Amino acid sequence: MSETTHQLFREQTTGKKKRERTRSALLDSAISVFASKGFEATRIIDITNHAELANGTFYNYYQDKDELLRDVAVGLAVEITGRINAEMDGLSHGPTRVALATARLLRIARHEPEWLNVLLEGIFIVPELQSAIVQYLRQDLEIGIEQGHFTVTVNLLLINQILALIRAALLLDPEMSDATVRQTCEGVLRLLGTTPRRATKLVTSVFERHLSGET
Amino acid sequence: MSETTHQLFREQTTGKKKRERTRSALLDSAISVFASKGFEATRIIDITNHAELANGTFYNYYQDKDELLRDVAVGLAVEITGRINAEMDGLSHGPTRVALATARLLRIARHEPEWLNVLLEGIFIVPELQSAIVQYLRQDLEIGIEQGHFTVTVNLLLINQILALIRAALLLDPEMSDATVRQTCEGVLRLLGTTPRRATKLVTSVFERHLSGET
DNA sequence: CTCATTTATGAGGTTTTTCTCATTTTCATT
DNA sequence: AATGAAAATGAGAAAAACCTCATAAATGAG
Repeated sequence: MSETTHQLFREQTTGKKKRERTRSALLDSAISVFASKGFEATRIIDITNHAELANGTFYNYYQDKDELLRDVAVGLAVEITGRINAEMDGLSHGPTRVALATARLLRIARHEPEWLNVLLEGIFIVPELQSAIVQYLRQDLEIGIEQGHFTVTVNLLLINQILALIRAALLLDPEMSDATVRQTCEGVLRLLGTTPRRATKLVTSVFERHLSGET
Repeated sequence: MSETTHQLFREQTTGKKKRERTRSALLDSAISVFASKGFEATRIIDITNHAELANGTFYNYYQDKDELLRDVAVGLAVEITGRINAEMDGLSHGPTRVALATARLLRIARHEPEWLNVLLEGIFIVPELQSAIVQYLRQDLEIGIEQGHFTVTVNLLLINQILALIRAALLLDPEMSDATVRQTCEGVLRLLGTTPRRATKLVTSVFERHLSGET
């Protein structure tokens, strides 16, 4: 095993039966390896090595890489949307919700650089995940539209454009500097029809009110 | 070989020596196969089969897939930028240039769905190509900024955001309907700081003036 | 048309990755 | 501690992909 980061799944299963603990080890290792080599280039043995298991052990749990990716991506989606939701409680202003959700997502990527990477790969390979994310995003967009703040019709292309901006940020600056986070949030708002001036103001206020006490 | 589309490289080498013709066959086949299976998943034999050549023939021309991708992507970049440039002659209004270039690019993708796909994969694997595209885009952005039409600072993230919107369009609607092209052009302009209203007007006028007589 | 040169071929050797399963080890219950 | 069940192991068979090279075919200059 190399340097240990997250342990997302391990944490959820300490104390549980061995079967669950080993499965978690595979899931956590898969995140690391998928993120560093990419899903396609990953070999089963890369994952089992990372988890300090024999290659044969993999087949006690999954048929193939795809099955594992599904589990990983769904787990990440649950964790990440859970965290973001927790922060958005009570916010009713559409644009603020969108800006905050975007910023929070990217901030999570700063601390757990591997997660977003793998989640985004998963979105395009695991169909069920795609539709879950779409629904999730759509909600906040509708709120902003009802309030007259967004000039846009919600369709699949729009959702993908937003995801594409997030992906671009991750690709170009995996460290996820504040500058990158801000530019991405503003980009998303602009795409939705917010004027540049308002977008800048909004993002600044979101940073001050909701994201000041963080690394 | 499956159904024949483009023949971009073949066309450029009919009459030339056999070596060039075979190389072109490999390049054209590579486009088809890369586009349909993705670069990573493509096997050498997929390409030689498509070109109706023996697998050994590949190694008379290239060391590996990467070398082939470089040739393919550079060739596509030359062809595509050449076509777009030809249409932009004399246009001095920055936003119009950006909108037209975007629309033209996507229209090319409509007729040759494989090209943009492979070009975009190439951009992230062939470094020389990346910098070429960046320079190319940067020019038009600077024009628009000097004219006071864009509210934006040109950096690498911005360039990648624009590319990301184009990729999103290709991913979601490879047929590249007019609706998709328009929404993408408007998205790019919004990202650059054009107001939604102006973006819509601009794109409409570009469609009328420059893109009316096409399929 | 001839023939030296260039190019194409594909069988098979090599390497890489997958996947199985008989055996060993660990677990957790009594 | 004993014991049966559950899990892990890793050697090696099987499959997939790569790449070489001796031979065959095609080319095109004269």
